[in-house]
Amino acid sequence: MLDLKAQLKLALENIVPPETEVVIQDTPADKPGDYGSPVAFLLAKALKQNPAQIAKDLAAKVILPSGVARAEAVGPYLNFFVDQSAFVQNIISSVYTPSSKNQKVIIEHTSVNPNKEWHVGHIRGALIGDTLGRIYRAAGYNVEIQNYIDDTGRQAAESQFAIKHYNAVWDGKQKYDHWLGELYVRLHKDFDFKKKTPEAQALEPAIAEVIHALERGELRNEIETVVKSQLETAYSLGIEYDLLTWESDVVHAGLVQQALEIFADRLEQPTEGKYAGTKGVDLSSFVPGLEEPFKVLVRGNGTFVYETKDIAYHYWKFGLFEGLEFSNFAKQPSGKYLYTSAPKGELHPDGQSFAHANQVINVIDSRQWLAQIVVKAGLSLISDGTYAKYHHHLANETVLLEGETMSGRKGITVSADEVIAEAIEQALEFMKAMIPSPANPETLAPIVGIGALKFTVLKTTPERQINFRWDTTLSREGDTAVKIQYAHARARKIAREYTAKGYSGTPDFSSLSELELGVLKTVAKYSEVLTLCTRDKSAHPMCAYALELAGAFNGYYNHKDANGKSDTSVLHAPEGLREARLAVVTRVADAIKEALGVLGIDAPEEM
RNA sequence: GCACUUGUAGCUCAGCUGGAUAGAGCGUCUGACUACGGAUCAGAAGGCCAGGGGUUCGAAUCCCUUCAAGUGCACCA
Repeated sequence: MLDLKAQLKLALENIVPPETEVVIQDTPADKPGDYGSPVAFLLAKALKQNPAQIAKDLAAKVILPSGVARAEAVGPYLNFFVDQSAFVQNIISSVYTPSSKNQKVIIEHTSVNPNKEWHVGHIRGALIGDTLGRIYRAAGYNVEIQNYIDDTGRQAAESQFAIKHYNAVWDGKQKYDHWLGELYVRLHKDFDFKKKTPEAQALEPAIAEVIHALERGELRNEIETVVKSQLETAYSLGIEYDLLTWESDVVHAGLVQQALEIFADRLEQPTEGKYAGTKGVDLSSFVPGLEEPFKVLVRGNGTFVYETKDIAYHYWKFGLFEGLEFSNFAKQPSGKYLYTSAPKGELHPDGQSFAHANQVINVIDSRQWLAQIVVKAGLSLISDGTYAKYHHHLANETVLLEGETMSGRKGITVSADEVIAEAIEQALEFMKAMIPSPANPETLAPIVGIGALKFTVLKTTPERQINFRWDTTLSREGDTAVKIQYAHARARKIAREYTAKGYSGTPDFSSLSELELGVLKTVAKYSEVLTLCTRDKSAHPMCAYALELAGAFNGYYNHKDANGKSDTSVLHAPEGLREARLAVVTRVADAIKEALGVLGIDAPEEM
């Protein structure tokens, strides 16, 4: 019954010409019926008939699925009326359980260079990726979350070089990634690498040596220290991973060589011009009008550019070959283990199995767009090109800081840890101002504060650039997680009171009204919203839905009759109606908790 | 220059595989039972959906075009 609209769609498809696209939508609030379809418009032309007449004919002809009382033409629309009592009981007694999709989705997110602390921009990508993982799991997919560690890159090298250059020693007090980030900023303040000043150029040989050391894996412990420190930030947001994949492992395990064996002969090898001696791909079929459509993958000296490693990594993600070995990296706060690729590990640590994706989603900010096109081009070279179809770059836009572009190099950022601490602190102050002595502020403040932060970041579509502002991003007013958490707590309170008063009785669902039906219709939308989220690969429809649920419940809770008297009280209702309303309220609370859960936001029982 | 993303109420945003009168929050203005929790709710005001053209029975949604903002176009990562 949770998919009543799908059943209505099928019922109509049975009586209209094949290939007619049947749409079932919610009827506007002031129109008769619960669900409706504009399908008559589509048929009007072919049948050369008035759509209103067609709608009437369809209403007479359609075989209604159980739970639907009748069909009626409303002008050119064909509207359906649910059997209220059956609908209510069905929603109350059913829980959404997804069918297994037998599909493995690998979501890569975070992938922050291991040389500094996270800033607010990183929070966005990580939250989008984490939430998308929850959404796909909720929808019945097998999900693997990977965090790529670019441990052989320029940024990692510069920070490690800065430690030596300044003879810096970590005192163990400051969070390690912050300490390292400060050295990185200091290095760039002292030397202008972009302008290639003589002083900066003089450091290049030493930095190159660090890069080589990183490539040989000699600084693995140092990088692990940064990664562990960064993971603390993720954990404080409730974000966990399944696997860390290290770039140096991708290289050492021979993944690039294996990839080359598969696609080398499909690469172009210019024999003249500036690219003579290199190998690469022509991007013109992916991005028309590029000034320079040729992309080098193998340099003239035989070494690989970054994107080549990424292509190899993606061949591996899709299970084209094995090669990476793994080990157990850490126990995460939830108790779930985090694994890592490792130079000397095993193929299946603790029986775990990685890669072999059916679908790959990379949550990487939009500035990496071209690099992701190169990966897609690499995937299109092999097999019949279908792998490229299952590679999705979820290009989230960047986060501005009070309207300004952030820069990790220049230190124009706000650290994620600072934002998280502030979100919790503000929630605590707010709570104390409202309730003189709140019950358990220390546990509640993170739930409310981080919930507000997460919701604010997630409710906007990923492709829109957002602006971080201290005064609005942590807000708990209006369309925020707090309203949703509050609605949930309020509903739970009613159930607790019911028990405390020692009530009992048999629910009489026939005594319920349109009001309860309306609330439960919102509950019934859950699976539809989940599908929308996976289709669009975005969490923001779930945010809107959670708000809609809270709004539906709060509206119901506060509803008044024509005389201005509350007419939806549970506890003051006569036995029978009382139990039926309690069942509705409990079902709504469950739905709110479920929706928030998919967003990674806790729903406290009381607040 | 070329490409990608964005442009909807005073502000921040939904709605975009075309469908019924374009929806929320903030802000402004009115209100709400002698509160099953007022961190709530009901109502009012506020829109040539950036501009122009096209397709369609029907366009915020699709196509073309102009304008504005952001981003990207290395044998860097």
